[in-house]
Amino acid sequence: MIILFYSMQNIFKTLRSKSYSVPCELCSISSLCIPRLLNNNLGNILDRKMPYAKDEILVTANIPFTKFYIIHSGALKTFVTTSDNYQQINGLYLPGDIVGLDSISTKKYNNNIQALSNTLVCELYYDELMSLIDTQKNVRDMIFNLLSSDIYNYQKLVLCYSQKKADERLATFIYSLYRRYEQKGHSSLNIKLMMNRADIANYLGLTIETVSRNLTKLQEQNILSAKGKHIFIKDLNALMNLGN
Amino acid sequence: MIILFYSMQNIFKTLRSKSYSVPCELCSISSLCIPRLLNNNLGNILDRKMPYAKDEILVTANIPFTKFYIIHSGALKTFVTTSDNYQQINGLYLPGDIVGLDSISTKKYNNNIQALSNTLVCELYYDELMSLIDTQKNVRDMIFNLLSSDIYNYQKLVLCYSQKKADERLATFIYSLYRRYEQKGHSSLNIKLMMNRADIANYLGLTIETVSRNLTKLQEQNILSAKGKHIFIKDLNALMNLGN
DNA sequence: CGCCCTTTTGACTGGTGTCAAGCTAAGTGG
DNA sequence: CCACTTAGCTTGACACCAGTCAAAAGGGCG
Repeated sequence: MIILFYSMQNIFKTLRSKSYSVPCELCSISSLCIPRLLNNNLGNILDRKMPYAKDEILVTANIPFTKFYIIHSGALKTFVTTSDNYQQINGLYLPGDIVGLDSISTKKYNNNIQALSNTLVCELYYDELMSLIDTQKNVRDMIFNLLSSDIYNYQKLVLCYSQKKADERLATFIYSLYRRYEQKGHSSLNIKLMMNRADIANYLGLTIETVSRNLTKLQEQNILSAKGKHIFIKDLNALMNLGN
Repeated sequence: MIILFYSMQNIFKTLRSKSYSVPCELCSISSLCIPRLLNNNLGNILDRKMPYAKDEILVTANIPFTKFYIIHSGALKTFVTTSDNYQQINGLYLPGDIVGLDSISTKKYNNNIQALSNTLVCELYYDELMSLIDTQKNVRDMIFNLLSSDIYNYQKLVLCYSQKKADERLATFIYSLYRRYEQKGHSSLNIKLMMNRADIANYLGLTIETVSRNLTKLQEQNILSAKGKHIFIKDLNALMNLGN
């Protein structure tokens, strides 16, 4: 609790200096923002733009499921912890993404949710959202699409893992980041990684060393250049083809 | 389980030669059957129990999405084909399972769907199901649960792939088959694999040889015995622990 | 019984993990 | 402003697991 309080203070301080009260009209995810799509219908359903500090835990696994988290800015990761206290990441989320869809069936959070950086999230209560579905057909369709496309994305992720080698996984990962930013209207060959090498390696089922070695390899092949968390894609086609 | 399967095969044989009118009361998946749950509401929405022969293609990828496939008996696999004509399986489905949830968002079938054995499926049209959702709250909740649990299952599959070694993947796979049959009311340590080694290997991201070697290894460890497509689990706890 | 397809087993190679050391960059305190 | 500290990242040497190629064994079906 003390720790939580401390980090809350931190984020308020950080955000204040950068004036965090961004109006939704200026929100980076603009037309893709689920809260905005719901805006006309929701009233008090949505607690908008809750701030979380880097590394802050939003949710610990197995607590009762009450609401989704929709990222306004920053990034989240979801992970499970195995019996031997090993942490396994199974999801990385960017602005515009919704977290918690898997919890509808289990009625509890299946994963821990943690902030990768200082992050603003909109919190959307499940029960109240459901009550909207009966009256608003567009809301219903939107939720179905979100669920279905999540399944589709996981199918693609499974393919990535089950067959691809380390360099192909890394290429797939970086290209998918590019595409996700592009879909949100940020089409740039410069990509800022929100997570460190350890998180990337963990997510891709590799080791830190292998990620590092293959990043070097991609640079030698003139496909991209990497400086810390900054990636510049030099050859988008080559990157795409490598990832298949 | 073997006995049950045998009788199912027998029934199927007789049905193929004569008619397919198996009463739902004899259906193996009984209370978990989605069509039955919808029975009171659906009328002509459901084409019940369409027969498909082993290896028959139900759906080729990219055709427009119209309906879900719910397995009555037998088994299906879904797969994509890469540019170099390589076939990658991304789903294996058993009686009671529903196939096609990922297509809601894309409005087309993302995968090919093929019968692993002679299979009876109930076909459920999406559009007409949707019209039920507005009036039937239990139907709505059921579909949400199906979608959500599919996401949850894929999350677990991703974990399996991203970190586990060959023997652990195989253990996870066999244990998950056991659990899936158990959830459908067939709690038996005897498991009949519907697919060949090549399909298992493909699905697990391994080679046939590695699957075979590790099956031998599991037998040497007295965890199970395997004869062709018949698996007998000798030590369920050991199997579960190995898969984590 | 014999053919063919599937599965198993063996020998070898290569990619990735492991362990260890060195490097870089950012933050801290003097 | 600079030396120090520390965490994160990179590079190297080696071992091991899984892929590849090859051959033998098993199983189903005419």
